[in-house]
This record gives sequence, structure tokens and C-alpha cells, in this order.
Amino acid sequence: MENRQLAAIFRRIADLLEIQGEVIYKVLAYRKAADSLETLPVEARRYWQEGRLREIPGIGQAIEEKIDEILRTGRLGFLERLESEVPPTLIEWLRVPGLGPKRAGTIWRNLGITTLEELEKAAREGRLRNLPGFGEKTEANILAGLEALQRNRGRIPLGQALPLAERILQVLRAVPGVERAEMAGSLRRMRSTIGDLDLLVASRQPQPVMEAFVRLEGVQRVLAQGETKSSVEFFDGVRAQLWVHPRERFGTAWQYATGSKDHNVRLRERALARGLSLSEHALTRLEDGQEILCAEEEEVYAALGLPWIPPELREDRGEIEAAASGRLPKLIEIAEIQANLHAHTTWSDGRLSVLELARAAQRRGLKVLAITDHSAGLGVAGGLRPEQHQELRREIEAAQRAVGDSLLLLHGAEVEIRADGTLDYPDELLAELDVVIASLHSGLNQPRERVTERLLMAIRNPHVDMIAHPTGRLFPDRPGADLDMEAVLQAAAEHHVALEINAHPSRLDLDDVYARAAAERGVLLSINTDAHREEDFDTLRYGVAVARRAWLTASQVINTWPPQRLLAWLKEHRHP
DNA sequence: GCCGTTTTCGGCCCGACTGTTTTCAGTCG
Repeated sequence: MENRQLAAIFRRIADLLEIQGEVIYKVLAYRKAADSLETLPVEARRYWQEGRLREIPGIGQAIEEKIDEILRTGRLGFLERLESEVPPTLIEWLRVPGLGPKRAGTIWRNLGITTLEELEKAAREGRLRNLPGFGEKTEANILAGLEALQRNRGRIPLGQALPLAERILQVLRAVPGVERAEMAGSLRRMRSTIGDLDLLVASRQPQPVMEAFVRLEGVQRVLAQGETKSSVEFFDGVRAQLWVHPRERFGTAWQYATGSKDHNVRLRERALARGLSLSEHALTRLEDGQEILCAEEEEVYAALGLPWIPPELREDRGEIEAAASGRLPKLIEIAEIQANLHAHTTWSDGRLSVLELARAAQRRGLKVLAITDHSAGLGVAGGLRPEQHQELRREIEAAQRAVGDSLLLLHGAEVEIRADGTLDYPDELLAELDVVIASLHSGLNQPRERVTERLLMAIRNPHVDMIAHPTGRLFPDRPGADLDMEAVLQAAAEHHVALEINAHPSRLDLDDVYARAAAERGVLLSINTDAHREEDFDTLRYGVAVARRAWLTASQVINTWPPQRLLAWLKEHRHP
């Protein structure tokens, strides 16, 4: 978590420098360092203690000195000076679509205003249109951007973006002349939150496709409409953009539109080293300007001496090096999931009875379903008191007889970790349960040491099989506990406790960075829907997406194991 | 500010679209 704080500081520096008009490469260097810190699976403090900060990509002498100052003193003189020169509130302006650092600087220097409120007032009063390089349309654009920002603060969850994109693609595929229509951008990479929807169509006639796109139901504003690219804004502030390319160039176009930016930069560098220039239109030989067209992405990667790289890995987190040396992982696939180990029924806050939930799991082809209702300690969820578990077990046994042996039902519980770190059930009851999940729902704002120690106490309990949604984050408002994740991962590895990747779109917890760090330390992961109703089973794909972004293979995820192996693990890991 | 199988200095990916401009700057991805 400290890494994210460091990253935020350097991002802030980058924004302020950019508004100040600093050369762009210096700005980019700070952003690169921020990205690098954010995706670092180990606390930067560790590197600092060992004097190895410079080994982190994007960190050189200047940024190393700044990290050192921050970790020693808790402050950064450079940032404080910068903030006295450029009002930090201007950073908020950069979130306004259509307003970038240059115009933000121009407005501030000419009008002397610094807040979003003042900016909106100035735009409404027509005071922007006469600034150098501004006009009426620019002013109107900024005003519209301000309104969009208020409707949709920042990014939308994948669980909302993906279904919307699928509906749009259906419409586009019905347009005459459309040969292919696909998702791209962070959607295709399955990031947990999406800035805007990127879509790509292969067609020889862009005109009718663009027409259909800007006329989509719910479109409120057309932001741009050209031959190859258009973008629109929906009534709720969500934005989508569409590229149209001929089919024979679809490979380069799709690769380009999928990103990430950093991944693409690395590919372009690699292309240049081979005497090729890579753009969304083609690979071009530098010596004679000859174009090499790629209809498929595989051809693009092959021309660069690489196997095709799954979109979820395209974040410049080592995937290009892995691909080049034939070490790309065989990523887990949704079809490999056989078990759901975290689900709720009417015994606590679920909507379905044990039998109804079992039938739903069966319809989705699952082989194992654990019934894991809340313990009584989580008052709001109406959890079970210890003595109710005998009755629940009888009901589960009855349901097992009713569904037959194609689905194995397990009797478990999601046990609350209390504020003092003890569990809600006595050890004698935990020992009788098939699956014991421990989780935090309250006291998430405790100081780092305290909340970490609670989780460690739960992990050390010999009856605990898994920690559910470890940080407790809830999108978009709750950031999650300030955990010493390093300590948590180490304890989980030591005590053979699995960590959950909760598939609910508002959780996705662990996230991809931590899940990858966990697997690298030998910790087992478990992808679960935390189902409270039948539709919740459909969220599985989001959990699998996190796992894929975390480079996980099937063997590292216990839900892919055959029932007998899973049962054996549940028994044995408690007394290894 | 970072970085190095053509570099310790001179690069740092490339292009579309819009709007304010008479040839280009700003924004975005």
C-alpha cells in the first residue's frame, strides 16, 4: 500500500510539472516511475532498506533521492516547492475531458482562478473564449466536459462496461459491410475499471458504421466523427469510441487499439530495432517504405519474433520478455473452474435456499459448491449462531440427496474476524466444517499494524482454509484496509491458507497485482463468486479475468482442482 | 528524468480529430 502512496506523489509531481510547462519527457519519466512503483509486487521500502531502489525500472538517481527523502522524513521538499508555484487544485482540472495541461495553465495564468467551481463559473460567463488559442467551441467543450465529470466521476466498473459493450457490438455487427466488431482497450484487457469503451470494426465502408455508432440508443453527444474514428458520450457520462479499419489491416489496428500504451510503446521499440515501424495501419519497412499488412494480431507479434500475447497480460509487466523467451504462462480459463467455494443462502443474506442454490450451481456445470453463510457476528447479514449449524448440515445433506452426485455440496461458513482478531466461532465448530472462510467486514479503517495483525491471527488459526476478499475494498467508495500485504502473503504461504479473488465486480479483491505477488510466493488462490442470487454466478468471468491479469495458471487456483484433490487439500493443509 | 547489442549524450511511438488557425497546437489514446 505504501507503494501506491509513493506512486501518487510522483503522479502529482508529473501533473504539476506538466501544467508548469516542463518538457514532456521529464513529466513522462515521473509517470513511468509511478507506474513502476504501483505494480511492484514488493514494498519499495524493502528495496530502499537494501539500497537497491535503482533496480526498479524507471527509477534513477533523482527519483531515488526523492524516495529516500520521503521514507526518511515523511516529506518531500521538491513537491512542497512545486505546490507553492502551481496551485495543486489545478490537477482536478485535468480530469475534465477536453481540458489538458496546456489550456489549464493558460486559464490559470490569465484569469488567476484555481478551483473547479471558479472554472465552471468562468466558462459560463464566457470568459474563456477570448484567451489565446481559445474560442467559443473550446469554451463550450470545457463546459460539457465539466458536466460529464459531474455525471460520471472517473472510471466505471468492468461489470458495468462489459455488458454495455457487448450490446453495442451486437448493433454494429448488424450493420451492412461489417466483417468484424470487437472490444479493445482496457475492456479487452479486462481491467477492473474502465475509462471509456474502445471498440473496433473491420469494414470497407466506414460511413454507415459511424452513422450507426453515433445514433446508438442513449447517445447524448457526438464528441468526434471522422473517417476512421468517432467517439460519443452517453447520457450517464460514459464515453465510447470506435475505430474502423479494412479487414486486411485489422490485426495491427486491433493490437494498437487494445494497448496498453506502455505495451505498445515497447512493441514499437522492438519493431524499430528490427527495421520496422509499427502503426495501427501496418508494419512498414524503414529501408524501402514497404508496408506489411496484418489481418490478424498473431501476424503482428510474429513479425516481431513473438508469440501472440493474451490481452490481459499487455501491461508491460514483463510479458514481452516472457514471450520472447518462451516463458508465457498458460493462463487459467473459465472452463477450468469446477468449484465455487463461497456462496450464501437464505440462512444469512442470500436469496436462495440451499437446494435452489445447488440447482443453480448444477445448471452452470459446477462440480463442487460450498455453502458458506455468514456467522452471527456480522449482524447486518443475519448470520448463523453456532448451534444452528446442525440444522444447516441436515438441510445440506438433504439437498445433496436431491441433486445427486454430479455436484458435491460442502458445509462451510464465512466466519467474521472480530475487531480484536478472534474468530466468531469456537474452534470445535470450525473443526467440524468442511470449509472455513475468514473475512473482515468491519474495522477496516484500523491502523495498519492492528488490521494486519487481525488478519494474521485468522491465518494462523489451524482451521481456517481461506481468507475472503482480503482487503475489503468496495468499488468505488471504499479503498480497503491498509494491510501490510507482504506479511499477509508470507503468513498465508507458511500456514497453507488460500487467498480469495472475489469475483464480484465491486470487489475484485485480491486485485491482479497482489494476486500475482501471492502466487509468486507459493500462496494458493481461490476464485469465488460470493453468490447471493443466481445471477451472481455470472460474475465468475470477472474473477477469472483478475487471475489471468495476475499471470495465474489453473494449478495455482484451487477451484480448478478435481473434487477429490480439493477435498484432500481441505483435510490435509490444516495439519501439514 | 531515465537509459544504453550501433549511444554516458541524445534520444525518448505514432497518428486521428478538433478548433483556432493560415500551417499548427492541444488533446486523446
